[in-house]
Amino acid sequence: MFNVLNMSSVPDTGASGTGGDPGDLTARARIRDAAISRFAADGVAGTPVRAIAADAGVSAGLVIHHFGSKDALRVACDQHVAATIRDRKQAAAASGANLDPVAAMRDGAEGPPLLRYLARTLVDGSPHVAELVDELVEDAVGYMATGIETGMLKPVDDLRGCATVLTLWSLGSVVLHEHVQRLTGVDLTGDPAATGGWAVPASEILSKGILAEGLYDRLRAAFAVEDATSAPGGQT
Amino acid sequence: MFNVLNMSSVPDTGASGTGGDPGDLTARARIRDAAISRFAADGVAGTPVRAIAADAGVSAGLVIHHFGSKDALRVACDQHVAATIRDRKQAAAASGANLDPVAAMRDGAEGPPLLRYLARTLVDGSPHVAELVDELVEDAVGYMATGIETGMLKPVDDLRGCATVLTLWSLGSVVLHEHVQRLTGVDLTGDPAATGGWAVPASEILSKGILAEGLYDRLRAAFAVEDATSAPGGQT
DNA sequence: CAGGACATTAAACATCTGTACAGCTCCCCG
DNA sequence: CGGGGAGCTGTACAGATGTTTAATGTCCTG
Repeated sequence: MFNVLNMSSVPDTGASGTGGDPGDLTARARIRDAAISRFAADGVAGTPVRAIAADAGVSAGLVIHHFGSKDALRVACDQHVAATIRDRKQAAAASGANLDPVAAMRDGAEGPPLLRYLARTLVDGSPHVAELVDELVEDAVGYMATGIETGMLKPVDDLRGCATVLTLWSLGSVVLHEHVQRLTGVDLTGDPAATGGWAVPASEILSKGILAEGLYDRLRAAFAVEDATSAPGGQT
Repeated sequence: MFNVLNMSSVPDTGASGTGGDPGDLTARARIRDAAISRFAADGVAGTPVRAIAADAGVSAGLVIHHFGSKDALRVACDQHVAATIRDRKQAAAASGANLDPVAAMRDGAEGPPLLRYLARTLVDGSPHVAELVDELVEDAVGYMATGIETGMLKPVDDLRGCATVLTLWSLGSVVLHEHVQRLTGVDLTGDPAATGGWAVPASEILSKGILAEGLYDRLRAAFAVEDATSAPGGQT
């Protein structure tokens, strides 16, 4: 998220809700984690229950036994990922002046690939993840307000609008992490310390701005009139 | 794409390669278009061949007869979508000073939902679409260079880096169009004239910038040192 | 009109997929 | 000790799915 705001390294709070060695987990937890990994990599529709079971080292029947159905398993994954991300967010917020929630949810070395799961699910659609996105936007509104008071951010006309745009740009970058990596060599789901190739140009845009002065005013005026007929072609 | 650059409405050039009434199409073309729609909506793995066949008003066997396999059909869709978008890009570039390629590929009233297909495929991964993304970045580099000469854009330190970031932000927004719509009511895959709720805050950010002066320089300096150990937490 | 190439279909097939079931093992509680 | 319940497995099954095949129709060509 308007990530570039965060200038301090993330303390990698160990594992709040998900941690622990992979071997000593409950079978139920192993299944859940395996499902998250598979769903993240291949999508829900592209993942057979048997593959998840094999990854978790259990039988297919046990997956159903514990979760009732594949779809219920998916919901459980949604909820677990959302809850874990909320935990990390909160931990990061409590532990210091970390303004970048996305940085806090980066996948640790162990544990399931939360960010990649989130990226997939953002496209596949899920009520729980949609709710999480709404919260992230809400957080961004708060962070931006604080940042403006502090002087770290410039004041804006449309606080919620800007927070929404920045949040979705940030999440969108994660969703397209494959292309980010191909084009810049940076893995946005990995080590934050190695994201300079992406963070530096992003912050260049976000600090100086790139549009000439006046373009914004013209665009705003054009859309304010609100007669849609020959309104200006938008952004994307 | 740094869409906001485009200040002129898109002339909606009719159909370059895809047009025509839905009824008078070859069965092969109908199958392809039905597949694009289905793939865009439900993903490749989530779409049975029989569903595509039903949409196209043909038998499942004919789908295979024409394309060989479901996977080959997917490749054909990739190529067709990429080719059509290239056509529209070129037409838009030729027809006037349109700086926003994404605006040119918005889904027309008729024809398959190209943008939604692109959004899905950007996540599912496809060599052809990846190539297309590379081209879009390359285009953005050119457009930005022109814009800077013209004075429409401010000069930047890292031209290619900024072009990449802007292109992926823009594509990412389209990929997350569902969330954009839920949060702002704007459909980025639809009518460009009705995207004000998104375009205005986006252009506010892109014109004025939101980060306080100095943050960019500090971030750049921190990453320039390149000793990764305690580098600043990145953006997202 | 003969004949062949192509479009198209319905049915058949083998496989995969989600799920239900019956039974096994093992541990805890009385 | 013994009984019951939970974790877990292998098997069974019904339906879906990708693909094949043989047959039918259709159109163009010679």
